[in-house]
Amino acid sequence: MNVDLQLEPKTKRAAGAPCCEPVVYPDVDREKATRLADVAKALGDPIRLQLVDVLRKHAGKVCVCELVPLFDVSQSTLSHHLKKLRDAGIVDSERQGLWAYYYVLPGAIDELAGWLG
Amino acid sequence: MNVDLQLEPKTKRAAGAPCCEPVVYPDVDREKATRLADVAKALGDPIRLQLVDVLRKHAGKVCVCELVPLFDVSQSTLSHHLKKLRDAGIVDSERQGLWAYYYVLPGAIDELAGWLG
DNA sequence: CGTATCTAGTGACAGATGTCGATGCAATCG
DNA sequence: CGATTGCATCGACATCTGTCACTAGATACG
Repeated sequence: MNVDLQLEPKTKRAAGAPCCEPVVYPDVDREKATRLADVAKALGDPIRLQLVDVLRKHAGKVCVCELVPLFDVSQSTLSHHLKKLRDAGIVDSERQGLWAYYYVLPGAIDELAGWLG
Repeated sequence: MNVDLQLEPKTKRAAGAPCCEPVVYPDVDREKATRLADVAKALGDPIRLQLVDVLRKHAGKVCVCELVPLFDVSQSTLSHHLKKLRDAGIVDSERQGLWAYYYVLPGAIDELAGWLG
């Protein structure tokens, strides 16, 4: 999708004034950008964002059976959202008998928070 | 897509152990979640995330003609990404003659950073 | 005035996403 | 064992998204 950023002097330019000083340097490379964007994308849905909010505020492990009634979507849809969050490394789950408990893995969120900071 | 969260006691439960303490309270309502998710979604693409990174680090207004050569996508694609960022309230632009200069509006990002904080 | 340049917008298209109902599967209960 | 419960997965479907080539507008140059 993309490459590492590098500054390349423009060749075409109107004869008159220069458009701007050509000093634009990035310091987030493609890999880090992809990682951060994946986390941001996972948070880019109101339901998933509220899920993470609930899990963070609870500061423990929350049963899926507690989460489902909080949202106006089907159980399968919620499970799909939880899987997205798992795939992004934002949460993880643990089964205990018949129930599944979800909790936040702070690492992924912290990196994004650090960049936004 | 969603509603305000409210705790609703579950009715079905296996006869045995309760699944968990029914105290899950959210404190991000639907509106705020939607707002935060929109910003996160806008950052959920590596190119857009790097664009914001460059604009933030530059701490000024950057010409589009400087941004285009930094990425391996066509000019129209980059313009599309910039529009997404504008629509999300993350950046704004200003024309000066033939050129367009983009800059970051810190508000939207700050709210997300605050929530992640 | 005619031409070149920069940026935004359009249309098209393949692939991803959010949603649901139905199904599968493991574990628990009776 | 058979029935039930909680969660994940599957298939389907409409919508959204990222990308490109092309075009349109505006501005500057000669």
